[in-house]
This record gives sequence, structure tokens and C-alpha cells, in this order.
Amino acid sequence: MDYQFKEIEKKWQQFWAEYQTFKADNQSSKPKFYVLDMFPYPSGAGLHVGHPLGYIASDIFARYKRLRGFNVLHPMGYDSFGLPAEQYAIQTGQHPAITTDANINTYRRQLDQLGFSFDWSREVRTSSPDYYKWTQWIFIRLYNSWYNKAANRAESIDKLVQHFEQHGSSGINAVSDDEVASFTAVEWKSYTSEEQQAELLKYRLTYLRESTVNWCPALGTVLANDEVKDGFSERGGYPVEQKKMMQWSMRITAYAERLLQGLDTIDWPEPLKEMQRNWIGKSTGASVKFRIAEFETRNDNSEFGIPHSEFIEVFTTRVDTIFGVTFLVIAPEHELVPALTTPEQKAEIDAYITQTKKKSELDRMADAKTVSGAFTGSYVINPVNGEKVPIYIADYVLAGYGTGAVMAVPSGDQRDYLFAKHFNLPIIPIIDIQKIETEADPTKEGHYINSDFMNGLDYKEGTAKVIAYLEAKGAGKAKINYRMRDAIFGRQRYWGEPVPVYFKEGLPYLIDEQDIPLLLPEIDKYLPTETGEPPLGRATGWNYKGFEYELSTMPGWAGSSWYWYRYMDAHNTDEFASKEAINYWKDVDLYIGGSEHATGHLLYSRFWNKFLVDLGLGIEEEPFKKLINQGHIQGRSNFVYRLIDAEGRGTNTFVSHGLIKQYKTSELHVDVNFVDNDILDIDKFKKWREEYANAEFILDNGKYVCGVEIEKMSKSKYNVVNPDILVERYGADTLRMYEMFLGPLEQSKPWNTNGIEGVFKFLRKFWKLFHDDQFNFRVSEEAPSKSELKSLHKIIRKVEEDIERFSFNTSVSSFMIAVNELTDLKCNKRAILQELVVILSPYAPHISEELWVLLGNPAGTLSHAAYPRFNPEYLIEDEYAYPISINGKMKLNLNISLSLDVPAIESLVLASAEVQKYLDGKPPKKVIVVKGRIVNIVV
RNA sequence: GCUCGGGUGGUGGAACUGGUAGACACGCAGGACUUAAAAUCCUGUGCCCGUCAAAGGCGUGCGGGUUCGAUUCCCGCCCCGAGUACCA
Repeated sequence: MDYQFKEIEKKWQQFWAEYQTFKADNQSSKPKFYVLDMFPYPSGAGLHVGHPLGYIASDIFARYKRLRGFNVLHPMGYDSFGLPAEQYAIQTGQHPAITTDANINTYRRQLDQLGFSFDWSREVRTSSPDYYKWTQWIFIRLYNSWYNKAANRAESIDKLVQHFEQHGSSGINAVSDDEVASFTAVEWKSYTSEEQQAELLKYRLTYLRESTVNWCPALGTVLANDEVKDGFSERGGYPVEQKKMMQWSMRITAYAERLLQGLDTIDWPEPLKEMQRNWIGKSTGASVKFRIAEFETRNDNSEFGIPHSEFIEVFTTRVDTIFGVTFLVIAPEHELVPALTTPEQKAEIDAYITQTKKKSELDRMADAKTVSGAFTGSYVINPVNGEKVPIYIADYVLAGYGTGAVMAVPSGDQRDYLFAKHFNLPIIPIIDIQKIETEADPTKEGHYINSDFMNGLDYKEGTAKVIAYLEAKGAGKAKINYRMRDAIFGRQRYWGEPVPVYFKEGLPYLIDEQDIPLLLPEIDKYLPTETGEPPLGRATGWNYKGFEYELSTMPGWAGSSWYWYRYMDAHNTDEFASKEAINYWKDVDLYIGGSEHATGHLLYSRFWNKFLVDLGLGIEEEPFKKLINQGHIQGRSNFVYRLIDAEGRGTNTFVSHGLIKQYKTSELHVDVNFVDNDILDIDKFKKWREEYANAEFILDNGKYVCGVEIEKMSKSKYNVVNPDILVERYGADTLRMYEMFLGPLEQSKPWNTNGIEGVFKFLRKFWKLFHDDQFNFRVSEEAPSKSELKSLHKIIRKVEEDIERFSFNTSVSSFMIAVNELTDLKCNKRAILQELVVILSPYAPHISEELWVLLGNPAGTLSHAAYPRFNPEYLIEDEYAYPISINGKMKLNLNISLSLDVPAIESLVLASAEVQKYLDGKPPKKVIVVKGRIVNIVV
């Protein structure tokens, strides 16, 4: 029989499911290997052809590792909490759980038909109570922990309480809120329980605080920074505004340094690591306190709740330039602005603040070169020379970074320079080689001038000296600053994990651990309440022993921040994963997914993992040893061109792409499924919509050629290619190999179905190797020839090398070459073909299983067969066609024995009549012979 | 602007440590089989100049350099994509 992919694929998919071929054991004498895919959010649209790209690659790798004798864990599940199901629920009233289940079923069917070797017995769904029970459990652990800087790890909050009881707050070196109280042990004990709880909240790794959040009114929720793009929500594109709210936060900043250091220990793509480094944004510098001049005597605003401070604290990475400070700039939102503003300057300052607010609302893209700001009327004293320096506000200083205040050194910083020019402030050079006629010069070379005790020193000496000076004066100290902020951990939405917290007199308390999972309550509709509370506020009778629950739910990244542990022990009802399972699987050896998760999921996961390690629950500091980003599959849109008549109206006539210059046309997307190699199937097009039924066409060479453009793959552009259709027409094995054949895994590329035929033909040709012309299975037991063995061993080595470096596209080519060679050799020998089946099986598992059984092997044994051993002896040649170059240009090949040494080769080449032709009778200037490679003659 | 990728035939791409540029596949052209079409098979296919051919010239974004030899290494520039956005 000819290659019947439909029957074969169905048969083997059923076999694998029935016999649980890919079920992984949590103990084995084999070494472990954990291959993980980023689990999908099951959207209503199902899979398009871009989604499986990474899954195919990881599946090939997982199957290959099984052949190499590893115990492979290759699981799959669903990140099933999320906004789209809830939006759908708002529109239709259908419970998100029902939508989600239906979508998961579609995903499962689509995944199954591609023949993945997932261990489905370990499937997880983040929205299932069995799963989110443990997400809540981790939340409880985070709440009950604080970060001890001295030990550089998270510790139990009980330990902190113990310390407070014995020593008060002294000797605690913790990551905490800015305003923590100082108290003695006696004072601590005198606090009420509420006071103690309020204080402890400032230390907990998950905590409640008022923060400025990205509020999206249209979605009715708060978004994380990485969910906002250019002021609009990533999902849906709704406007986002800044709003102050009480929010749960995660103290990820406690782990900033470890998250940064860990990057050096993992095998991830460099751009991805770079993104995380930038996101963490470490800068080394100093914080300096500038005393405010004559402050006390003027504006005492403490009665209005505005802090009465003596200092403005700045953060700088160039404390060595402090003698060049000629003014200070603070953010317009800085809390001291009202207090610092003198009556004379009040109108100007107020006007500026109003203007800034408007600006950020209107357009934040406003040119960064425009200088703006306003003088407060107040001054500070420079701690190194006692000089009086004016304080300005300006929007180039951000309230959220550092202290929201900078010391301006116009000779060294371009923004400060422009600001000084604009406001006529002095610019003092402080380094001898500085050139500041037209712009600031941030050099660190040269020696200091105009800098009192630093004069003549270089950068290193000067920085050390000035920090020592400031420290001695109590006016500053060396400091490391991070750009990264604590992560907000609450969404005002329904379809997420409930936070296991209730409130008593305004303070949060955890519910008892035996009461989790705290289940999502049923509500009447999925909208905020009339009073503006989150949807959970609608649940009737939903309270904890009479106390109100937290009404926000956890964000999308909660469930995905630890899911790889659950796969290790997916059905454990006593623990999130057993100690034994974690000890065996440890970490993920290979993780494949998109780079869009660089600063979201991948950072949060590393954070939670480090926390679990601190608690002794995890054992590896980094969860994902090696990570590969698969490129995005872009859409390839096709267009038809509608003729525009003299009055400018659209007609029902369409012009082929090559002719559009001669006509006036308008461009319309056409469904790519009606187009083959850019040629439109006119019948399908006519049937697409009633209005096209009588369409006419101006053809080019009898064909209608469509236009092409690369865009995002989306329904509205009619360029979505559904894998179901391709599986139906060519089979899963063809689709798997074609997706790999498309190009390097990590590269983004447009989807183009042109060319899938080539892969399909290859599989048929492979099938034919095992069959005679009448498609009878016919394999010979004869001993293989030298050239057959050579073909085989070439591919054994090639595929091995390619898989190890994730170059799947080149292996597909090599398979084609091998099958072409063996077809030419008319090879049907078992000794060759059986090995070839094993090598191909990770790529095209169904056809391989079928042929494996036809070869007489027991069904189901292929997945754990041994990968063939490469024997270099079969590739040894005794002759080589040396390329002969004249002046570096290849001219001809000469067959020369490989046993000859360099001088022998040289004389043989020069003696050749063909070479002599190029030499024109003259002796060559130089002859380069690289044995086994090339001969180059210089004339 | 800064950071990171990337520019190779009509198309997707290959060339792994500097050593035959364009493997493999698509497309296209021609041919075989067929009443015909589809399918299948065979041949050719970087560009230019040659009547086919032989021979030659040009070719890996552009300009230069190192080298016997550069898609690969170095310097400068242009273009495309991604990330980031006044980070002190």
C-alpha cells in the first residue's frame, strides 16, 4: 500500500494513548531529562500553525533523549486563568470555567493529532482547585516570610517576631518598606496585636500597600508593567491610566541581586538575559543628603501632613562630580515640593505641575530634548563645599526612580547641561580634559580640577575619597540602586486565584492553611459591583467566619510561576510536589518558549523558585538550566485588487497583481486558504461571499496572481493557517517536518505553506524504500554495501550534531539527502533501513512506528530503542577531489589519493596539464596545500 | 537615542573552527507517461556576455582593511526586525 498517513497516524496516536508509552516514572536507573514547553493559554481561536513550532522542537528533543537512554519528563498543561474567558463571560454570561473547558478540549484535540510524546497523566490546569490550592499555599508561605539581608535569604516571619521580642528592631537587616519603625523589645511587647501586625506587614514578602498602578478602566483591572504597551493594554488595546490603590505586592526587589547574578550561571539566549539585566537595572553609586537652606524658618507644612525634612536625598552614579553641582532637580511629584515652594514662586510651580500632568495624559512621546522646569525658590547646601544651590522641579526627573531627586552636574550630564543653558545656570568644569563648549562631557579620564580636596586625583581615587568624606560627615554613603520595582499582585477580576486572606479591622490575615483551597465563589455577573468593588464583591454569603475576604484575585503570572514543580508530582494531595519527586527531577533541563515572556513569566518564575529554594522546598537556585526562544511565525497575507471605476467606486472586477500599475485599484485581504503559491483559486473566491459570486477578473497569463505582505497572523487579516487543514491534507509527520524545515528555530519568519509538498514527497520516497513498485513491503537481509553504510553513518552523525545544537532545519535536509542517495542506490536492506527508522522517529514518529513494526519489531518498542552508534570508519575515503584555486578562485577539481603528503600533492597538481593551462608556462609564485582540503596556486 | 538580533538566487534557506558560495526544498522552464488532466518520473535553473556550447566576467547590504584565500575576522557606513524610553 502507498503511504496512508491518515490510518497510520490515527493508529499510533491511539496506541501511545492506550499503552501510555510516554508516561515517565519518578524513579529510574536512567539519568533524568526534563523537557518543558511554555504551557499555553487556551484561547477560543484554537491553535494556529505558529503555536506548535516550539512544541515540535521540544518533542523531537524529548524523543531523541529517550533514544539516548534518558528518563524523559515531557509534560503539558494549561495556563487556564485569564482575561479572554472572563471578557467572554461578561458578554455572554457563560461561566469562564465552561468556556475554558471547551477551549482546552479543542487544544487537546489539536495537540493530539500532531503526535506529541507528552505524558498526559501529569497534565495541570492553573484554574483547577487541585492546582490553585498550592498557588495559594505558596502565597501563604510568602506572606509568612521576610528577607534577611544578613543571611541573604528568605526566612520565617516567626524568626523576625522572635528577634523583635528579644532585641527590638535593632540588628535587623531586612528588605522592607521605607518607613519601618525603630523600637526596643519592651516597646514591641507593649504594642497591640494590630500594631504588631501592621509593622510586620512592612517586612512580609507579599504585602499590602498603596501603590500607583496601571489602571485600565475598560477592563476594570490593574495591569502589570509588562501588560501595558505605550499607554494601552496589551490585550484589547484599551487606554491605561495611573491610579493609587491598595494592592497586594510581591517583594521581588529582595531578590534583585540574586536574579542578576543567576543570569551568569544559565544557558539562555544572550538577548533575553540582557533584557532581564536591563529590567533589574542595577546601578552602583552613592546617595547624598543635601541640607535644605533656611528651611525651618520659612514653611512649616507639617500640620498639613507634609513631611518636615531637613534634607533632600539624591542618588547619583557620579558622586565624583559633586563639586560640579550647580543646582538640584526634583520630580514634580516629589513630596517636598509644596514645602519648598516659596510664595513668590508658587504660581510658576503650580503652572508647571499642571502642565506636566496634562503632558503625561496627552502624549508621553513628547520630545525629550525640550527643556522645561521651574524654580522652587529654595536652596540646598552642597555638603562638600557649603555652597548654596537652587532647587528646581522638572519632569525629566522621575518620581519612581531612586529618590526622585538628582544633583545636577551640567558639565558632565547632557540633560543637566541643556537645563543649565536654558535657565542660565553656571556650568563648572571639574576634570582637566573635559570639553564642554557645546555639550556635556561625561568622561572619567583625566584629573579633577575645581574640586578642593579631590584636585589632581583620578576617577578611582576621587570617588573613594569623596565617599569617605561624605560618610565621615554623615552626608552620604555608597549605594546600589535597582530600577526594578516590587511586582503588583492583584487584579480586580473574577477569573483568577482567590487570595487566601480576610480582613479584620482593616488589617489582612491569612485564612487557616487547612481551609485552602479557597474556592472561587459563584456570582451573578462578572462585572464590578455598583460600588466599584471587584466582581468577587457580588458573591453572597462569602466570608471567613464573618470576616470579609480579599476581593481581588491573583494575576495571570501566579499560576505559571511554579507549574514546572507540579508536573513532577501532579496528583499529590498532601504537598505541592513531594520531596522525592523534586529530588529526582530537580530542575528543567530544556525550556522552549517565546521571548515575549522575558521580563514577566521568566523573571517571576526565577523569583518564586529562589524563594522555594530558601524555604528548602526546591533545590536548584535556577529553575531553567537551558532555554531556547522559538521565533514567531508571522502571517503572510494575500491581496486581491479591486478595480475602481471613473467615479471612484469599487467595481466587481479584480486585477491580477502584475497589472495593477495600469489600473486604479484598492487592495483587499483575501483568505490565504484560497491561494496556492500566490495564485488565486477563483472558484473558491467566488463562493467566499455572495458579492463576489459574479466577480470578473483581469488575468495575467491566464492566472490571477495575488499580492503578498507580511503581517501579524490574525483572523481579521485572513492569513491564519490552521494546522487541522494541513494535517488533514498531508498528515502530522509532514507538518512536523515542514515546520522544522522552514528555517532556524530561533528565527522569526512568515508562514508560507509553499514547499510543504517537498516534505510530503520526501516521506513518500522514504516509504517507497521499504516497498517494491506494487507497494509490497520488501526488505532484503543482504549485507549492506560500502556506499550504503556511508550514507547511513553520515546521517547518524549529522542528526546527532544537529539536534544537540537545535538545528532541526538542517537535519530535515540531511534526511532528504540520505533518502535520495539510498533511492539512487536502490537500497532496501534491513541493516540500513531499520537504523534509519530510529533516526527519523523523533521527527516523523508515526511513519517510523509503522515501518518499525513492518520490519518485525514489537509495537511500542521504537520510542525506547537505542539511537544508532556512529562509526567513523565508514566515512573514510582514500581519494579526495581537491579543489584547485588560482589566486583564490576555484578553477577545477583533481582527484588525489589522501595518503599523499603535501610535497607529493604539490608536484602532482603542478604536473597536471589542466593546471599548466592556467600557469601559462610561468612558474607559480607560491603554492598553498592544505591536506584534505584545498590547493591554492598564486601566479 | 541606547541595547540586542539580522541583511546570501525568483522564494524558504545551507555553508559548524577562514578553505569548492548557493546544499536541500519550493517555484519556474523543457521533456517522458496519458485520449486528456492530475499524480509520478527525468533534465535544466545565481546574474551578465556568448547561436547551443566552450571560455570569460560579476557575485553573500555598501565602502575599505587583514590574508595565499573572507558569507565567516577587523574598521566605517546604510537598511530591516526586536527590546527599551529622560534611570541620575
